Amino acid sequence: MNNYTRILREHNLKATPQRLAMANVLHVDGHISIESLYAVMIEKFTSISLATIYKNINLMVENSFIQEVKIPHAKSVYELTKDTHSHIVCEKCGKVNDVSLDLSTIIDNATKQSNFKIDKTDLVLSGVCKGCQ
Amino acid sequence: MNNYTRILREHNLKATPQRLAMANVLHVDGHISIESLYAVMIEKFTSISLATIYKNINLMVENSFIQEVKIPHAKSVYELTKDTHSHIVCEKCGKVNDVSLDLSTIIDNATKQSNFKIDKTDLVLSGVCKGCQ
DNA sequence: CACTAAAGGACAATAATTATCCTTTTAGTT
DNA sequence: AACTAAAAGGATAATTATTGTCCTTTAGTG
Repeated sequence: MNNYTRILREHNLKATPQRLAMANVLHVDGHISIESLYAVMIEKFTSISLATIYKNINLMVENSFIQEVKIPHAKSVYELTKDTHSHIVCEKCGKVNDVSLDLSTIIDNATKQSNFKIDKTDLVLSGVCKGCQ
Repeated sequence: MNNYTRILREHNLKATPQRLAMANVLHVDGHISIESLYAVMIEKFTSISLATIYKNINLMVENSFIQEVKIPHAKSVYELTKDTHSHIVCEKCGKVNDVSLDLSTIIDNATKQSNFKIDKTDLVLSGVCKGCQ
């Protein structure tokens, strides 16, 4: 049993060929939009339905196998769930990368300011990547 | 000429009654979704078209009079453009608040890590507000 | 291998957003 | 204040995005 079969099952998701392929695409691509994912998937599964993509994306998000990343002025992308991290997106080419940043002091600060009990951060930095400068 | 008339024109937007009302709603409410905005607007302009709301929102975003804030697991909200700031959203009641946080060291850190030229940050903290705890 | 719940595919239905077209209004300019 | 061009508003059609339905197939378990 390959790796993603096990991980899918740990998230209460049956390991269908379509889902395994989705997991692999997400693994290789890192961050992908619905439409791009569909474009890639239809290569392997010529008769896959867009509804299947949506249904799986939604189930996978509900079961925390993947996460949605909302990008300013662009469509959302999805990624395999990993340790907490932030994102940086290139305004020219659109590429999304992970960055590992310590936000603990920011959270402390925000807690004092707001009196919220904070349990999650979503940080997206925007700029121009090395290649596009 | 009232305040928002002037500010709208500074953003190359004609100051129509509908737009002035939108500006006031945004001012009073702080952060509002398209559907909520439409619900409020239709009280004052019983025959306003939803298309007008969309057209104005888009124009106002393009001309930097307002900004979109993407909220995890919820619809986007819009706010009048202000100095750079972050947001904190209550997972229970959905209320969105501004927080003023210094992200400069975070940006330095991310710059080193990514080699991006960073020019914008979008940070949304999630948690439970005082009232909902 | 047999059984049951779940998943896939085709496609209809909804929801969200944008485009079109024609009338009215704004913001200058006489 | 009237005149005009460009823009905006409203109605509604069209498009795009997403979800639901129904029936067939498959995964996973015993």
